[in-house]
Amino acid sequence: MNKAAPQVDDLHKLRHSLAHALAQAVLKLWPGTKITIGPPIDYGCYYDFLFETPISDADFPVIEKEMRKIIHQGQTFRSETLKTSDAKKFWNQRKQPFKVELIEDLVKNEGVKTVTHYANIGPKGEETFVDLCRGGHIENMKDIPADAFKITSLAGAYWRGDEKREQLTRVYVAAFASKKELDEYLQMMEEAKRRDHRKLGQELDLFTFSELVGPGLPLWTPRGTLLRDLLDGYVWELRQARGYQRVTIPHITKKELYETSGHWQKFSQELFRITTREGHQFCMKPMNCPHHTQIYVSQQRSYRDLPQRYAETTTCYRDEQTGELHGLSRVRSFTQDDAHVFCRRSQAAEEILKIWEIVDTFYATVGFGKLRVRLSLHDPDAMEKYLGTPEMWQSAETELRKIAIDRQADFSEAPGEAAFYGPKVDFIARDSIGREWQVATIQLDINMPERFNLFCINEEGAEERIVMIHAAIMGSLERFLSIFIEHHAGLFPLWLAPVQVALLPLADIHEHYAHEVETMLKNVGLRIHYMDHTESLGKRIREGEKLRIPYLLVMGDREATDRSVAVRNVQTKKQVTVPLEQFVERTVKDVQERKLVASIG
RNA sequence: GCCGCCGUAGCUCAGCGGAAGAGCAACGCACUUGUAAUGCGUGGGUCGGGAGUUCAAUUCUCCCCGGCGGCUCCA
Repeated sequence: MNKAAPQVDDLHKLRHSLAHALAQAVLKLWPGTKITIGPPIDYGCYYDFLFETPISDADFPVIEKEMRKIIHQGQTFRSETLKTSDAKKFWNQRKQPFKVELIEDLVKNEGVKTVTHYANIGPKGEETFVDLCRGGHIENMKDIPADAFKITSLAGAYWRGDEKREQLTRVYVAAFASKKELDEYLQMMEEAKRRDHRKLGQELDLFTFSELVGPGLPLWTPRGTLLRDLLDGYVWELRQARGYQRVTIPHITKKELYETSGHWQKFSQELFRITTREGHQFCMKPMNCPHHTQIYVSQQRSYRDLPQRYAETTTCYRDEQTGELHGLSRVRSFTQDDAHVFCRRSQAAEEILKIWEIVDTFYATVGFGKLRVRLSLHDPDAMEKYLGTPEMWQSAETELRKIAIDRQADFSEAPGEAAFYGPKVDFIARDSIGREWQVATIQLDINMPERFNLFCINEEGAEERIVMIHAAIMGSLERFLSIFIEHHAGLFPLWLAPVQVALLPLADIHEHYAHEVETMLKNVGLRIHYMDHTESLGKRIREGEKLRIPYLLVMGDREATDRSVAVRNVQTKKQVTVPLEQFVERTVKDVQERKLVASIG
């Protein structure tokens, strides 16, 4: 008698119900625990507790066992509506202050008179657990597949997300409609772990961290730097074709620059400060736009000189809290492929479209599918977070929306996601295991030009206020590379691979031919790793695979005789023997054309 | 920054009050190899740093540094 698997919309109910089971189990095991809230999430649910004494991973099996008991008992839900005063009394008696606070807030913010509670009913009709809850449960705990959930982790979480309030312990549970889906999810997590850029960065010798240098300060090895330079070179190629010019700025500035821009007031916490020996306040640059404005204002600009398009790949520094740091995704020194276009308002749309083109071309070439587009707008209810007037925002946002519509982009709008100086077009990439990452951004800035008094002299000889467009293609190279490394699991497209071809002569009598091949490949600009014959072929193949070298060329008697190479393609795992000339020709072509997959084998 | 966990050889990890270990890597020797680990040998560690408890600390306690999972934050 197969029970029908829960429907997709039921999954939410299932997870929510499971959170009740979790809380009930925890209270049974540790009766003094204070309970708070437990919502469903993308892959399961969590519940936040304040424990009397800390629990650990070792307690997971005990809790899970208790939860299964609740499921097997087939506990049901019964709702009760209580007057808020009675509800408060109830929770006060049970010494559950967080619940009391939740009710008080409901009264204050929503003016409710009554609140709904759900009780779990055990096999003998007894109440096993009561929670303040809006509802949305399954009928019977039995409907939860007892083998399709797993407590995955513990984490700290602030009560109501407020860092000044109590720190609670969050228990995460992965939960699905079937064991198969749970297993798939756990497998996906394993896969994410396998391709973790921090692990691959070390294995592929791309970057490192040093305790002496400090947290969040990545050091790039020769191979990693090569990868960065190749990607950045490509972005520059796309920009150069569209009239950009490179500029260079110092990495520190007087604080007055950021007082003018507004960054000092808004982000002073995150600035690395420097006091000169004469007592002047400087800081490391956390972004580049204010510096670039000073290049613009260094001359009086005629409308004929516009747009001025400045590009610079340069490192910025932000004093992030240590707990926020994560591999390359969140660092204290990061390199932006930054660009600022200074143009007339009437030129903005065309410039934005050109950048959009660069973004599309770049991401398609480096192996991402179509990007999702998000219009990040201001939050009209929180104007204090932004510079400028509501009218300025309205007009800039209307402009961006029009561009997106004209371009027939499939976009969504996100109020409250704007930068403090203007709305943005954000691009979101989906990686090969389904995760989404915000990558490129185009921002229409109507505020910095006001603050820095940026203008051009127009046809009438009058000063005309200009606008500024901020654009980053990779954004932060560090963050981009973390996504890129994980997306490709270290198997980079041939043109980006730090080492493109490994040479494996079978025995010493093949060295002569192998060196000849080496010289030939080097002469056409390919990056080579020579693996001499002293190790076994099997071992060298293994090494080459681990380093994700796209082509492994084996050369023995057969190849030396007919001047060919035995090619092992690391992406496809296939082997073919091709004439040397043909290998060189096709490989050079693949690199020039920035092919995603090496075409031989 | 906060909560929880962790830090032992270049890497992955065992040991956890009583003379620091394994596998891989490195180095040496032999092997001359046909598509993911040839064999033998050698070197390598103030057990993250400091203080305390103890006859004795890699092991227990505290402080600091660093990492991991979250929270908060993210121009």
